[in-house]
Amino acid sequence: MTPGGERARVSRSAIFAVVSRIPAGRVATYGQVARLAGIPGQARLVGYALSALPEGSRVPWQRVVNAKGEISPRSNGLGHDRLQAVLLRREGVRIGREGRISLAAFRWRPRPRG
DNA sequence: ATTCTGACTTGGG
DNA sequence: CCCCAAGCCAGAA
Repeated sequence: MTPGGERARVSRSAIFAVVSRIPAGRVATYGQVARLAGIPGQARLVGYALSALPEGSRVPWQRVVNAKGEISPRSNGLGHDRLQAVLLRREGVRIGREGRISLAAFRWRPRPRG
């Protein structure tokens, strides 16, 4: 009664729920989102889920960056990585010349339990 | 059914 | 800081 397909679907919901809680002007890493979503170690699944988001979704996908504090380059050539930088700057996130974001300064730290 | 690939992370050299 | 290997999961070919 819990085929793999359903587990995957649930994971996506959990991922979107977590990403939706990231406030504007803050960022979280793929690994961090995975942990908060209850699927530690599956950072890759986070990126995979976000890539499946429909156009016009209200999920703030732009607030998720990699462990180096950089915007992960896309391979589909749609320029979503470029758009991500624009959206983040618009929210007040500073992106260094090397394309790096200071996680120490902008990383989202959800309150424990609240 | 098997193989490949992708918006990742971590640990070791 | 860079490069590499392993671990992980889902979907497309």
